Amino acid sequence: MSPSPNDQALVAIPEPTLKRLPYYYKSIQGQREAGREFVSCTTLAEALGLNPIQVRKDLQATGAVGRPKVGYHVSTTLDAIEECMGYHNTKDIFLVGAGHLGQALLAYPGFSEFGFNLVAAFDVDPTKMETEFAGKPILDASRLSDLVRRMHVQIAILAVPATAAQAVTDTLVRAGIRAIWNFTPTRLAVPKGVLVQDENLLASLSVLSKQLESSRAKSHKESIHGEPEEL
Amino acid sequence: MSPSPNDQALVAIPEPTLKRLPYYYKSIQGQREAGREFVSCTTLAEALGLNPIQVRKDLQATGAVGRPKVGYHVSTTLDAIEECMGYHNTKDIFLVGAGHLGQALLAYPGFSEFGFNLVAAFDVDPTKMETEFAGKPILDASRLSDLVRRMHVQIAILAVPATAAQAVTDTLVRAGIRAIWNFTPTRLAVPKGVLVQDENLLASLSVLSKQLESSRAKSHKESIHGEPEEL
DNA sequence: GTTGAGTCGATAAGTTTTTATCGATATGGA
DNA sequence: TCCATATCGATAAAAACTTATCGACTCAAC
Repeated sequence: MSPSPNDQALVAIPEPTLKRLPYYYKSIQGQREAGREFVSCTTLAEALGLNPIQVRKDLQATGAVGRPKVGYHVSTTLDAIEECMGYHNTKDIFLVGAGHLGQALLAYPGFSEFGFNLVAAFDVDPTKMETEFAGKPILDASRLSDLVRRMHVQIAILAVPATAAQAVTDTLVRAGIRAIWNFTPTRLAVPKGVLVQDENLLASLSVLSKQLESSRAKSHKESIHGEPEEL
Repeated sequence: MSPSPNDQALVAIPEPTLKRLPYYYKSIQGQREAGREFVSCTTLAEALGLNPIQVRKDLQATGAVGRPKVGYHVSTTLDAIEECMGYHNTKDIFLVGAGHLGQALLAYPGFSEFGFNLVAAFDVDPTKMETEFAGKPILDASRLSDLVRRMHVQIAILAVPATAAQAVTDTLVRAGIRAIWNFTPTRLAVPKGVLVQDENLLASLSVLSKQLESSRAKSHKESIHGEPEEL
């Protein structure tokens, strides 16, 4: 099949790039507020501690175009990122599990900036039900399925105990959810077509700690062998 | 430099592998509790929705050895992962920023399982200072630097507002911190030798939402062009 | 003008990570 | 005992991602 001209949006952007785009967005916003009209890869890379070439490739993926010797037009590029990431069209989200983590997410003010609307939370705890937190209603989990269906909510945040993770997932999937942001340490089984983004906090911390250990061992070894550390 | 025989621990394990190890650990633990003595890559992969070959490679990286036709010995393999990830030796951690997210982390009970000890939190809010949350003390942020130094704490969790992120980081670095688990949407500038693990929640959510959009566009296109979806 | 330096865009090389292939080994049943 | 099968380990191929190279373009200074 030969790709048609407007296939750009369908050419999948690499996930590492997608993860960096919000950083570019924020940084360029800062430049705009500072009154700058253009920004170069070099500048961006410097500010974010990244490789300039990588920045250029990432921006290319959004469709943004730059001018030699000048850089990227701030507003145009912001638009390109917004368009690419879909910050414009609002997406409703349900939160399942209103424990400590869930409440932290409920209180988080930044969702709207990226086009998200955290509509409501669901929990099985009777003392929490039909209350509000940070202006968002906490509803009875038994209503979850029905409301997902009726409101056509596509994205859910899973912040329940690990033991309930798969069961809740099954409910969500049956109700027609399309994407799950998974804060439990469980790997969820979902049918093809349902997306899962894992946010395993303990795993991340473990990685950090392991890398710390390795770097220590390495520098120790280097000092023994008399090899200088890189600059 | 020719690698010496016991360099295995120094051969860096790929980060993607490190991120998967906690899942293997948890899954194998489950197998142990179910009374099984051996577990195969195939089984593990099935349970976690991964590629069996990948599982085998990952386990190899930990030093675990399996037996053909039998699989990996559950207890031995768990030990290998524990040893590899350093779950045994306890690591003290400071939390900086006791807002909603910080409190959620304070209340999180799972740290100790992986060898972490969240010692204390720090905040600038006078109403929070010298109080406790989930049994952990919340201290005056002005004492942070001194305590990092005196207690030789190497890992810090950064859960402060974005505006304060770099300043707090600088303080931590000067006090001798070695690794930062960064929950702010800021990319931190740190000197070489200091590790940063970014946990940009909005970025993750954005990625999920973008992928959702793409997959929708793709399946729509497929249906137009009459191409069958894969099974 | 002309020159020089900074930057983009495209292509290519390099690295890392994932997936595949294949022989070797252990188990259980004929 | 011998064979079929499941699984490991090692090596190789493929894919994804990052980094490098180079020509072209634009602005600014001379």
